[in-house]
Amino acid sequence: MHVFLQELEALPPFDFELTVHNPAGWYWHNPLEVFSQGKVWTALHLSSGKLVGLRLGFKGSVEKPKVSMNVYSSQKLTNEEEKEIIELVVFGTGLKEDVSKFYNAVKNDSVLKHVIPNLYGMRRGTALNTHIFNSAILALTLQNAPIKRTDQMLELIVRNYGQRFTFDNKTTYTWPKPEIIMKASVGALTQKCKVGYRAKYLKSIAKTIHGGSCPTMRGLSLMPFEEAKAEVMKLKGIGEYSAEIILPHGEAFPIDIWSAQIFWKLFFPEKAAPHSKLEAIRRVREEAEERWGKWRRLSFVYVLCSLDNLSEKLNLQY
DNA sequence: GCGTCCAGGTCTACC
DNA sequence: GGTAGACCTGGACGC
Repeated sequence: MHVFLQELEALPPFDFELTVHNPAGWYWHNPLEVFSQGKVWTALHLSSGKLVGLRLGFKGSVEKPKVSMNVYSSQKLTNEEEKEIIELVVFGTGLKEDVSKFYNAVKNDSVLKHVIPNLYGMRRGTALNTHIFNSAILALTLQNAPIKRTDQMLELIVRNYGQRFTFDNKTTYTWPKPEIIMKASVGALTQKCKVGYRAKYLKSIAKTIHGGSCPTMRGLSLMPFEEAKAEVMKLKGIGEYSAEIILPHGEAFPIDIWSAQIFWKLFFPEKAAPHSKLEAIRRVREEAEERWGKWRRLSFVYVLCSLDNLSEKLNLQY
């Protein structure tokens, strides 16, 4: 096993554990990654197809943060592959995001002032994506399902179609490659992963991405938000909510019926929610855009990682 | 037990 | 262009 070591500096403030293992319990890169004693182990395929395992840990402090990275692979990595891994990890952990600008922009916000102190230094944390397939799988499994169902589908997809990899005495899995899902039958996906009608969307998106007709995550991140959203919504099974789950842009605000209820109570505590759930989503979207502008994705993550805290401070029932 | 309902959306047929 | 209705699955609920 070849091991490549790298130390990465982060822009302070940076809290590693909150970023890769946040209070809401969301995974960082992959639902079957391992988190233990302040370190995270996960696996992925590089754009060359090579399989690598990652172990990330933290050094220093929130104000002088450094991330230590060990990369494990059965074949020696090229300089280009090492560079790709560093870029993915820097992007996926938000090491170079200046979160102090966010804190300054929202310092007087009536909601966020209650949540930032407990999450100081947390980044959004995103999957290590070259293509958008991993995020598209997440978006599809979030649709029309309570969280337990989503967890069930995600775990079955990764366990059945991802690649198992043991390194550094830990066993984990990669996300499935698009070509693996593309070649699986609808029947097999439905039976093994219990994804129901989502199977045909998974296959369709896998085929589009494998065929190269969908922009990469980097390509999308360079587009204006609305343009990138329209591009992703061309995929079968991807509507506005799912597109905003997938996109890396700060303006994304992936609100659904459940989270709209939470944000309605935070934004309009004195007003009854409209009868129409879609109308509530529309009003919450407008309010978030006006309040938080380009910081609404980070605000969204901070709020949903603080529901217990907000419930106490704002007498929020959810 | 067993049947019914419905949920962290999206597509499609129909008007 | 607007909008019901259908769609997998499994947990919650009533009986």
